[in-house]
Amino acid sequence: MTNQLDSFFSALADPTRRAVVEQLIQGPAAVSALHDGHDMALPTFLRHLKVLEDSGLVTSTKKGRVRTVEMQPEALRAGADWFEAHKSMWEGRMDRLARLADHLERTRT
Amino acid sequence: MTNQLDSFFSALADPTRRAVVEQLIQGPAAVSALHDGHDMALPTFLRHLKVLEDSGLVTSTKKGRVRTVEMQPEALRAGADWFEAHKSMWEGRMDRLARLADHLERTRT
DNA sequence: ACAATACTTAGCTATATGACTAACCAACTC
DNA sequence: GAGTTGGTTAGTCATATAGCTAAGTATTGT
Repeated sequence: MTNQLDSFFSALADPTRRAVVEQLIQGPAAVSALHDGHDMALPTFLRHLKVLEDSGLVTSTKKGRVRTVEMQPEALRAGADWFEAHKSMWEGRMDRLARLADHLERTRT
Repeated sequence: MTNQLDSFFSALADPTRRAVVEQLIQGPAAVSALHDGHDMALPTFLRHLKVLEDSGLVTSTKKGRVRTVEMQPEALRAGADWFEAHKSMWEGRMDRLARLADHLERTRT
């Protein structure tokens, strides 16, 4: 029952982590580059990165002493798909209601 | 900085709450009807509903002793929009990279 | 009026989350 | 090889979250 969507949504439920995702859309970046501009201690920031990585939204590799973090765009797709699925369910229902209203209107005599 | 998206995403970061959203897409329902099939104490379940309501995803009204809960579809839209915005940023970047690659290819002589 | 129904409130517990400091290791740079 | 840079580990703390039981309130049904 506990879906992978859990970790996905909770990864995005934090402004710092959403900001990181937005930065990474511009392209991969080193940990310290990502950290710049976020007013928090590095270890704290690193835990945010770990949450993102555990959720599958990003991956990272270390070369020398520099760790580079990269977006995993397919992961974003998974979330977008969830919304699409539910939005369309909703819209389907709206259509049915509209048809019903229309029917009632026409048979109102 | 702390966006309304925080409460929105964290509301969806729980399987029970996503299930409730999915049920509610079929139409409004009473608290006890929603509770059926969720193996947890009612007070616990009520707190999930409160989280959903605080996030703006659902609204509820009480008539007599029955509280009826209803989806707020515009809220789902807000989330879908976030994904769309970021997906398209990503795709924009891919396009630019593709054009760059193309350019490099053509000027390779 | 009494009982049953449909929540609601209060209070507890355990675990998770987000923040910090301090100390550490590994790899460049001079 | 000594210092600096880039990241990591360990440990603490405060608050939030998700669950429970027990008891309460307010309608509705008989």
